[in-house]
Amino acid sequence: MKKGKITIKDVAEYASVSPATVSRVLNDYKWINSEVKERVQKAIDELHYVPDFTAKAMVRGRSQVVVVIVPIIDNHFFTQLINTVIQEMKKYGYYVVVYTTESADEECSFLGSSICQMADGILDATSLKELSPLQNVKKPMVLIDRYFEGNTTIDCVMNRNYEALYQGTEYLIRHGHNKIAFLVGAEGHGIAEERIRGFRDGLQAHGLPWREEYFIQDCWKTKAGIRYASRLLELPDPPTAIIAGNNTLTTGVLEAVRNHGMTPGGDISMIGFEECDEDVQAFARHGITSFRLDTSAIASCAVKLLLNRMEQSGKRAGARVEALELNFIERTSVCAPSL
Amino acid sequence: MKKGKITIKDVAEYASVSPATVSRVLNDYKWINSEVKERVQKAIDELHYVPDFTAKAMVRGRSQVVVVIVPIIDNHFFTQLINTVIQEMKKYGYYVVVYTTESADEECSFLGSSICQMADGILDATSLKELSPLQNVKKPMVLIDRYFEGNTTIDCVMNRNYEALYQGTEYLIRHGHNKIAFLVGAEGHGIAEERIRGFRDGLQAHGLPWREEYFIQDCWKTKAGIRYASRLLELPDPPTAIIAGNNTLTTGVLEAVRNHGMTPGGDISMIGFEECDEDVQAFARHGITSFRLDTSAIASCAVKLLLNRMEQSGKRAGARVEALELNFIERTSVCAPSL
DNA sequence: CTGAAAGCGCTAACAT
DNA sequence: ATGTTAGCGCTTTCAG
Repeated sequence: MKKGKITIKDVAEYASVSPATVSRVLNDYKWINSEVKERVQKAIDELHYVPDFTAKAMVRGRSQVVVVIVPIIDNHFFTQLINTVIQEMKKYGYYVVVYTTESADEECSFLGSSICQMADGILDATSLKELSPLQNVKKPMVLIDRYFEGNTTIDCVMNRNYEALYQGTEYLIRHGHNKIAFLVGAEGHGIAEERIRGFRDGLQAHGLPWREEYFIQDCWKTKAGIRYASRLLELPDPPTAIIAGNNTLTTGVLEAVRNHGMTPGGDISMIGFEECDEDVQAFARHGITSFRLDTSAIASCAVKLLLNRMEQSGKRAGARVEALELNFIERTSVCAPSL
Repeated sequence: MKKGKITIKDVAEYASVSPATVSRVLNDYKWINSEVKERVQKAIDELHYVPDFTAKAMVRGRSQVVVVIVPIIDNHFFTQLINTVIQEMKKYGYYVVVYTTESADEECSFLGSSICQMADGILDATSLKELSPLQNVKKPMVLIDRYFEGNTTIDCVMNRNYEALYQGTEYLIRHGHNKIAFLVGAEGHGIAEERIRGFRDGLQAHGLPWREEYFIQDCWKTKAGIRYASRLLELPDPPTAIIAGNNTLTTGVLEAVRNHGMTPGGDISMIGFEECDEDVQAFARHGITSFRLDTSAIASCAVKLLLNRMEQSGKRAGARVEALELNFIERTSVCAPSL
């Protein structure tokens, strides 16, 4: 064997055909003499020829690579998302570059990097608050689990957060609660706002007042959840039910409730969110009634949208926005308020 | 603006220089007229020029991309690993393709794919049992958390599993135990075997017999851990201490112990493994004495080794094997055996 | 059905 | 200090 790597030329020579023919075999072009085809295949195998990725990508203008961007957060929601994306994309012959962003600025510069330029598409659980930098991206792109008011240009997969909170609030009211607290984080890139809106409208629809002391918006951390839930429980006129705005806060509320010697569904009612498999197990054990996010479904849906976009790249049909149902899992953490 | 994408030629024209000069500015070559440099930079900015990834990679023979291969397992060890790798690699200007393998065969064919051919290096938490297919890979490669007997060719990062188990066994013996059980999985790609060896030698060094009924090797699942630990506890002559072979089994053993109305460090002693942040929190709460894997350290070390290999690619200096210390976290789950 | 040749966008000698 | 030129390895007309 010679020095350098084996190219299509070497294979061609070895099989006594032209490079063009080898290329045709490689991309199984239909009308090739089957005897020639075999000979070429043999050459490929014997020389252990592997087509050059860069050359192929350059000349075809497609790389079979997609980029997934996630914020650098320890929530398993994202890791599960990535897993599903990788496996789904694999089915269609795509490889996945994973990138974690630490800030909006960093994300912007990454979006303008040559790796994004070479990718065929981008899946973005963006950290940006503004839509405009995203609209400059020329690649097919799908936003994951993000809500932008009035977005009509970029494809998007998210959950019916508004509906879920509305429904959850109603559910509590139907069970006789009228002192309902809601704990939520900031920085949800639209999702916190949607959940708050659902809660507010749920109360309003049933004529319940908005009580400032029952609404806490700060951050998504479990520790904060414990602290704020404790504060709620120690109020002179405490709520009879608490809604936790995401999975980590649910864990926090649960912990606070137990620290106070109370039982969810006994002395107090609560509704939570479960976003990962771990949550499901933990919350089921404690009978927490909650909304389940189907992470795999979100990922699959995003992949589907992106593939679709990539096929008909160019056509600028308006943004498709998929809003997935949140599954309401009724367990035992909601009871009638104890008087 | 014209139709197609903007190339280095367009920039050159716009700035009235040659493409070569633009290229020099791009790769900040030292001896360029600063006035020209500015003009070129302005052209780049104004035209929103982004260098073509494929062309650059092709001509330079380097892509700034590395591949990370992990088995498709839900253990957070791997997700944490990937996170660290991405962030570390980012510092050095590398992007990361993540690939999850479902079988050894699939991994082999992936290793021979053109994406691996284009990557500058590979980080592999391999699913392979044999070393030989890996030895055929021509790219710089580092194996993660894998042990291959007699490997002298491929760089490798792993933990001192043998030493940990030896130490743990001794620790129990020093506390007066002589009926020590060990629960471990199969399919550890060398790591199960190393831990078993450490346990065996630990017993032997102190003249304790190997008792078949105290040794269970099946799988790594928590459920199996619960089942087998229960079986151990219900033995006519039960062990006074149990060592769990990894994090999920530790969870299982803990659960079984509690199901039997026992307390770790009270009625029974146990030692576990904590491999992720979640484990640390959960085990700390229950006072589980255990060995801590520093996932980030493993990842960083692997990245370091790989970068090193990539720099001096070509030089076939023998394999470097880094074996990281496992941190023994002494808590309260080990006491003297109750007689 | 197959071969010849042009060129994708860039870098790296080699000139100047 | 900058321009000219020759490819990198592949696909894809265009001829035959």
